[in-house]
Amino acid sequence: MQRRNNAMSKKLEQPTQTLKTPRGRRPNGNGLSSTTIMDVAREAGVSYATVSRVVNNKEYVKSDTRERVLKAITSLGYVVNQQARSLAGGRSYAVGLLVRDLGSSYMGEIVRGIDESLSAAQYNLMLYTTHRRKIKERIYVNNLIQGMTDGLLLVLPENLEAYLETLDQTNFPYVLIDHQGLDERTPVVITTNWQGGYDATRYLIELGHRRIGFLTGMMDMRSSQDRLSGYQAALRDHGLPADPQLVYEGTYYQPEGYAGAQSLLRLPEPPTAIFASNDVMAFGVMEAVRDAGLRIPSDISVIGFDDIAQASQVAPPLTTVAQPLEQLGREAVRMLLARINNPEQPIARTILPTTLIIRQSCDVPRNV
Amino acid sequence: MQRRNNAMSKKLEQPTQTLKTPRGRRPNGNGLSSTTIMDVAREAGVSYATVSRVVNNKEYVKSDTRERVLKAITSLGYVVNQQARSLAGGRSYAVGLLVRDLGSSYMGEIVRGIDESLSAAQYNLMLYTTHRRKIKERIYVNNLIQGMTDGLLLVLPENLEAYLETLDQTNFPYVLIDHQGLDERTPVVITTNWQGGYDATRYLIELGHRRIGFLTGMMDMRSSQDRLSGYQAALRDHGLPADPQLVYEGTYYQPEGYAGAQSLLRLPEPPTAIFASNDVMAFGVMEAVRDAGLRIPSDISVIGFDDIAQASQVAPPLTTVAQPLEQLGREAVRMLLARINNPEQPIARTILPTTLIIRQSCDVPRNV
DNA sequence: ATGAAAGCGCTAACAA
DNA sequence: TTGTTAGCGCTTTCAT
Repeated sequence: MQRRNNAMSKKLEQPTQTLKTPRGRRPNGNGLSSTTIMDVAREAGVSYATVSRVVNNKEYVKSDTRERVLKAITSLGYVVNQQARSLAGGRSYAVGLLVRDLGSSYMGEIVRGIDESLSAAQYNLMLYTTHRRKIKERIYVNNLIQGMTDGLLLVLPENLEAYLETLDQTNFPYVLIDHQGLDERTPVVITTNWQGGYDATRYLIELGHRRIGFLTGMMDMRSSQDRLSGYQAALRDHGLPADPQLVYEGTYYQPEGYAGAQSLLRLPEPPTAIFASNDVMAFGVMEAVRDAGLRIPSDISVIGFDDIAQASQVAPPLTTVAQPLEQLGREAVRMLLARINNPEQPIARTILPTTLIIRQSCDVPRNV
Repeated sequence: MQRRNNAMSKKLEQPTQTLKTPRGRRPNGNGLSSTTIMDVAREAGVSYATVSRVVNNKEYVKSDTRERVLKAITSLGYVVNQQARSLAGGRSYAVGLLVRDLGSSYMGEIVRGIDESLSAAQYNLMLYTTHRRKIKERIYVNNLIQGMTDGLLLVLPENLEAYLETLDQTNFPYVLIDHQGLDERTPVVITTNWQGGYDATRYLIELGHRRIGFLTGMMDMRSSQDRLSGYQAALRDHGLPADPQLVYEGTYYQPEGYAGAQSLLRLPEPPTAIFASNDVMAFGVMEAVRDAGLRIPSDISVIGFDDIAQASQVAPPLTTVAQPLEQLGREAVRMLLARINNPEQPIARTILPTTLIIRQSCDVPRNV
């Protein structure tokens, strides 16, 4: 090791009072000149490395030293400076969350799961909303992995191809939520969409329905395709024909539920039940049915998908396939933190079960 | 000026190859060893202070130097490290956003306004959701002002008393959204709730209604009180009695719209119109009215407040008082950034106008 | 107009 | 088990 300048000289040269504005640091903008690890060290009578050890729960600290440091921390109201910590090579204790939009209960519930788990782990959340502008996804992702966050959560990403490779190459931790990923090696948390579609359809068939209308979601989403396949499989398994006229292509928004139902009801041989690929469209269906002068469930049965909070509040309460949305968020965080804490962690795919929730919007068909 | 150690010696002593793991820094976790200001400086043949000047758009940089640096930045794909910047006394370029929940269109629209403005200003957003647990508000606020963010946005805070003083004392920039604040010196962005309540009521009166039911929001919120006052003032101004039986106390959730309407319709002398303090309750009202076998608007007129996206999508489309929610968010960001950029900025209160949106849920009363 | 250097608060390697 | 120190990448002052 070569000889370096003696750092001690710095301290010795220090005038008692700082006469000039110190270089670099501007005088903190807001008043609050926060307590640092140094203040704590002084208070506890230890070196500041020891304080760091205590703060980071490292081993090799005598328990009474730890005690003393902890006390100093409390009495001084010390809070670590995340930026410094992160700059020094530690964690940033923040994860990025990339979503399309926030106005729906669907997103609300997922985000609730995410931020509850995250705050339990003392992590911060950086939010990025793309508003469906695909370019933004890539820009955000590039910023995010630039040291700002320790990991990334992507809900229903639309432009994966543009950055998944970068993410994988740099081994940056991430988890997709409600998206199948590009292949089996992508870490994802998804639900049993096919089974949900199957279960709802079978339920209607078992009630006696023979003509069941189906409203799809956006068909470029794998989940939408799976729900449709589940519906078709249930029909097939019960020997019912798959009449393409009964399938209406929607995009998960309420007005399409209304329009879809209208279109199905105008069919020469209309369905006796309508299965909408999400609750929001089911609400549109309910309106259209009522506006057509029909009653739910006596004239027409309606079933949804998601089980958002509103589903139990409409009249009649909506029978639907519950997705464990909040759990989806919690599970994603669990997986992400596992990868952050251990980059060697093998990649997992978590599949959570959907559940048929029977309420009052379905009944046996009229003429049975 | 006292003589300091010659920093140049550092460089001269540097062995050609680093033989040991450098202290402090762990080898970056993920592969990506990002380009720094130093790399750019070397590439452009300037000192790294100059690069900093260029990046921060400071004056005193010859334009061809600037040119050269910019080119180096592009060719190297350099992105500033926010943590380092913030640690060195600059901005963190992040603002904190504290909300109750995210599942509603109300919040969705406000947040959209916020994050569009923020991303236009190259700011990041740290999200904190309280889920209505008041203790969390204070904890979050304390963390947030600890250097993590440059400012704070609070939507409908519930526990202001616990930290507003801290915020003011440290002169930390913040803006309240849709909340009146503790006094006139609190920076807020609000809407004309009283006027909105007045306008909607006057509209119904002018249609010929004499008995108008009113569903309040949570009465501990000033906005709810104002809407109610506006309603009462309109009645008074038009010589109508303020029958307390016609006022039902709700809490802004849909089931209370349903229950409230049921209760009003059961009155010996039921109203011919119902004014709900938000759209979500108005949807509940619409259901209850229909379930009572009445038609909208021929039997009963219904009017809401907020003008969330769904309001135009239900049948019949809901007449309502529009709040410029997205603009609320944009305006709050504008005010916040102004204060961040100039702490001397006088405190402003912004009041945005509500607008009556006439759709098809109101008509003249039956017996007129 | 540019460069030199201090130091923001912290983590982790190394020494003791 | 604890202390010492380098250095993370940057902003800003001072000197030139």
